[in-house]
Amino acid sequence: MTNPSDSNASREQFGIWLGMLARQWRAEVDRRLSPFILTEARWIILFRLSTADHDLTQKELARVAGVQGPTLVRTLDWLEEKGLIERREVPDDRRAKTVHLTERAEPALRQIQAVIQGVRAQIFADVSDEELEQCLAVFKKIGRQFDAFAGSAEDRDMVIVGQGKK
Amino acid sequence: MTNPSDSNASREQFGIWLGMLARQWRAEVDRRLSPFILTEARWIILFRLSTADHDLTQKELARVAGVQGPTLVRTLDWLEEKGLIERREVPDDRRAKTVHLTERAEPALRQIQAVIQGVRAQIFADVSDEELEQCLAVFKKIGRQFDAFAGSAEDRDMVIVGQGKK
DNA sequence: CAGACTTAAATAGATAGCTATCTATCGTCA
DNA sequence: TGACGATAGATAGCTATCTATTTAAGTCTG
Repeated sequence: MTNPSDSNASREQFGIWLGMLARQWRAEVDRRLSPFILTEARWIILFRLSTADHDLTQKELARVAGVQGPTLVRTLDWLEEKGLIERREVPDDRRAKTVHLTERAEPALRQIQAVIQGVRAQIFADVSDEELEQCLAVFKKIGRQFDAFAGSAEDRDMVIVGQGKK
Repeated sequence: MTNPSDSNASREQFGIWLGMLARQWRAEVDRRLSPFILTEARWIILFRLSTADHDLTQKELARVAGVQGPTLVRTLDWLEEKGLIERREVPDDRRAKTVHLTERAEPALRQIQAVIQGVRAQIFADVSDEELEQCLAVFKKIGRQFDAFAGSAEDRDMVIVGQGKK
């Protein structure tokens, strides 16, 4: 009931809200994309490709899309099968492949943009630009902390390995 | 480059950020919970049970946890198998079951609270209480919109069914 | 009160994410 | 230059989620 306990409540709820909203968001987008055979996960990849300022390797694409390599591989397999993207070998490095939108993907992307726009219009109905900016600023701060974890995770592992080794 | 386009960019990014953060959050919690065999999804159920003000049926629990029925069923199956919860039949309605924490669950819950607290402390390091409150306020506005969707989805279906029917 | 909706939980099958591991290639340095 | 560690992508298998459907029980109505 006191103020400090309220702020604790906010902290307690935050992660749970994050998960709930993300799931509801995905569900709504998926529902509206269903006529296009696409899902949110697949659309995000196309979107990232369409807004990239240079050819992306799978590794780079995974990073900007915020997923792990194996997750991307499966999504790309599907998109490639449907003829929406293609993988090209990189001459300098035969391990790597760059990913490219096909011509077929372009019109689909435009249609889909409009659908997603529709979701956003309804979802953000009560939210001002300013509130959204503030929220996004918090997201970015939190994102940086997670990145810091990722960076230090290796160190932590090393320590454990160091201790564990005979 | 102009301000309006910046705000569009915020709107474009929001959903993607939401998904990324939710996944990173879950991954970090799961990593720290791994010594306890629990995962975030399972912990959330225990947490909701521990903070409920009355006995919850599966349907009610699914609602407050923000997941669909079938998702909850599988989580409950696991938790029940591990002896952390039990399902009890409701005398008045033989279709329904209420869900209860067992004694075994209580100490585990306390330990886990501390772990989750640790995640929060690091993740929110750069975020003030006020920022967090604002963010949560936006979450709730957005959540209401999704609820409105869910409510109107039935109507929408009815309309479609109505049109489709001979 | 009998049949027709409705509702609670369970089941089936799909998608998307993860970690761990494998294979092929690249780079480095003894 | 040849062996070893690092890197890019692919594969396998697990968890969590969803929608659609099934089963059983409750409710309503002619």
